[in-house]
Amino acid sequence: MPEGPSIIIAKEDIAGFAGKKVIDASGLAKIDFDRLENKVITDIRSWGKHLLICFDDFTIRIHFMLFGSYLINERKATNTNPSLRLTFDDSELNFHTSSVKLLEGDIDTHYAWDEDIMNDAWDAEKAVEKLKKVPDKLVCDALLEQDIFAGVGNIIKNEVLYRVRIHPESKVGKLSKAKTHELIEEARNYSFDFLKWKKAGVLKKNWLAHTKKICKRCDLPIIKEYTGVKKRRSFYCTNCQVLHS
DNA sequence: GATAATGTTAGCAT
DNA sequence: AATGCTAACATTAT
Repeated sequence: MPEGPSIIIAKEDIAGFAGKKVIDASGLAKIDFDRLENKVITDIRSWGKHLLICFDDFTIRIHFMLFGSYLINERKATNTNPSLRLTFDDSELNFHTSSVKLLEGDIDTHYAWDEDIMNDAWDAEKAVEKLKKVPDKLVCDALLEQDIFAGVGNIIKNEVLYRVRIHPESKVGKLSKAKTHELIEEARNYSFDFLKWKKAGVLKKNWLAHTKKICKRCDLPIIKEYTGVKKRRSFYCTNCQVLHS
């Protein structure tokens, strides 16, 4: 579930619930469920990896973490309790293994939409400026910063770095201006390929680096290593990807 | 059946 | 006080 493009799919899947009134709300999440009852959903939105169910004066923020899932008019066969269940007069929404929070007031005060890699308002220049402030940060960590690239996750990270031929342990400040722009451009571009391929059920088939053993470009082994302060899996080719240090 | 994985944060230690 | 690291959480495919 977790990366930005998957959240777009979730948003589209539940878009039809806008306008519906919550009859009952329950679940394992530690929120005030009473608050939701008899409230009408005004909008379904997203920011990065956050799925947002908006009401007049507050918003439910759902984060799927690593294992989250949602079911529409369906319940888990395992009979496990959802983090959140929203009941409507003719339908039901179940969110499992999710972090659920209520955000008070106008949702625009909580999010800068131009930080979301999937949003029409995405502002590449803003990302450039933020990267300038962290020259010593490794590229593999920078791409995962939700403050800079909201929605980018580990798969996107690996595929983007492979595509633009940058070694994950390169320092942000060592990239040329052109290379920095290329990186940012591709972060967004691949995210939309991810969306397209996930919808078509061919996401994994199109991976070039992530979980791969052999580089498709040069036939040499793909290195698997936990990199950066975030210590997330990186898959890269030392022959094709340049270390800027 | 053990292991690792698309992620984040609370809480503890320094 | 601010910063940094680890443990914790929870599910599923391999």
